Amino acid sequence: MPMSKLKESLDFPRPLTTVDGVVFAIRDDALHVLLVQRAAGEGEPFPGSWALPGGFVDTVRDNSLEACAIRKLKEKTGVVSPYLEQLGSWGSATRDPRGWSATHAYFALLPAVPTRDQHAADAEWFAVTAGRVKPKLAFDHGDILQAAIQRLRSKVEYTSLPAYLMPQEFTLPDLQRVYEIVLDRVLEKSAFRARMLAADLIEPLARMRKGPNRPAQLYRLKKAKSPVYFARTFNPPG
Amino acid sequence: MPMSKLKESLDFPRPLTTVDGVVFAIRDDALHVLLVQRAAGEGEPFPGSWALPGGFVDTVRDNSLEACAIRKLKEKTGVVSPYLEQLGSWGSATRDPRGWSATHAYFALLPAVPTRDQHAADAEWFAVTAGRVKPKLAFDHGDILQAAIQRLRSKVEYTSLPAYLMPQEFTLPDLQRVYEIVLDRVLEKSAFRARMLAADLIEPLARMRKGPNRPAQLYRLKKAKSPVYFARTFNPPG
DNA sequence: TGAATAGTGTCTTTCAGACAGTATTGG
DNA sequence: CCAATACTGTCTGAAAGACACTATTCA
Repeated sequence: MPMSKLKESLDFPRPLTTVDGVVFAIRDDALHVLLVQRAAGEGEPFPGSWALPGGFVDTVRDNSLEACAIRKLKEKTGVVSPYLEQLGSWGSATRDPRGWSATHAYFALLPAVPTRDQHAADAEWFAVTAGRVKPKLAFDHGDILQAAIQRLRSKVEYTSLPAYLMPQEFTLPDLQRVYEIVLDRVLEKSAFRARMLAADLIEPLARMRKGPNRPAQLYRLKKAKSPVYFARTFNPPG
Repeated sequence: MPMSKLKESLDFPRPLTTVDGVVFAIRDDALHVLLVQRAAGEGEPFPGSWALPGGFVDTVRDNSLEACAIRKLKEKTGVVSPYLEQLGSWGSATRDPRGWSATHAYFALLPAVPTRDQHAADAEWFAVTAGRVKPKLAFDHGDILQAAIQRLRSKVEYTSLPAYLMPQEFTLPDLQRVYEIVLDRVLEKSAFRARMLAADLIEPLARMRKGPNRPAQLYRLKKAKSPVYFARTFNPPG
């Protein structure tokens, strides 16, 4: 058997390659993340544990990592085009009992959905409280979720990312509430409004949201807006 | 042959798994990146092209992706513990002619080194001018380099990352110069100094840097400092 | 003394924080 | 009218920009 340098490289045992998604949405006034329960089949790692939705890259069906992430998301949630961003990759000899494995983690934001669910039967939304989720997750998915929450929090300080968590029509108090939910602290109303309106991110609709009190202006996202970066963070608590 | 769900998953054809590094340093008053020239062996993709240093994950020697990145860096540059951060991953069916491949890209900052080189013979420093490097790179390494430059620029706006590009001892004008090189625009001296001194990032030494004019205070990084995040960016040019 | 670079001070601008005050609905 | 929430205005403070000014060296 010839051992050219090339042959050697390609003969390396190859790590398992997977993609996982951290899908966030606001439900019932709290940040939630979508998890799936692992099958209990023979030889399955972490049977019955909750895990991030994901799976093996399929070199036939998936043309790229992102395509794979989109496919997995669609299979698990039925959602087509949410905000999707790469979070990072986690790879080691020990993270999967089946062998050396590397996962590519993506991070998705879904608009708030009405209480009727649109996710698959084996998937469930879990509230993120105090930066954690109740069940212990399979693999190193707890670490990945931690990183995703941190990234979300950090970006919310200085970007318009929460806009992707909003339904099509929303009011400025709604949007502020979502910022506050993610950051877990209250923000100043007037500064918040000034920043959002200056960002050229949203546009008012002709209609108002009626309620038991003064109606609020409805807005929607401007078309095809990628996230806006602000020059300052909201003043951190310290 | 039994085809349990598990068996099916593990029987997926596995993508090639590699790690690549984007190594930055300041040399001759300009941002440089370290590239290696690809071998010209038979069947080698992109023979003779310049590429980012990297290679296949070795499931025996490498316990994790980061360990692999550190090993590759050491092999190519001889450097042990620079600033290392994951940049992202790139994977697709077409990026490597040898098959479906995914690379995990890391991003490293080296302190400015004296002109005598410490890199391997087949590696060379290339100046980054106008956000580009002269040679056309192998694979999608041009894209990866672009992303790395963008990440570096973006972070330099609001973090103390350039501190990792400095030699052990440096003056505030030196540090400002490095910020200016990376951002490719001049900064205000007094605002820059105020920000850096307020960041509790550096400490003065007893000595001064002598020159043909007024001596400058020498500083060094405080011990074990992870990067500092500022609450504002430097005011962007627009 | 003058050139050159290091470093400080001062005024202005910008924008967030605080918070009071006004507006508009339903009951 | 009152409660409740939407929205605006005004003052203050922190930090950056602009830029002039002083400080310290060598030639």
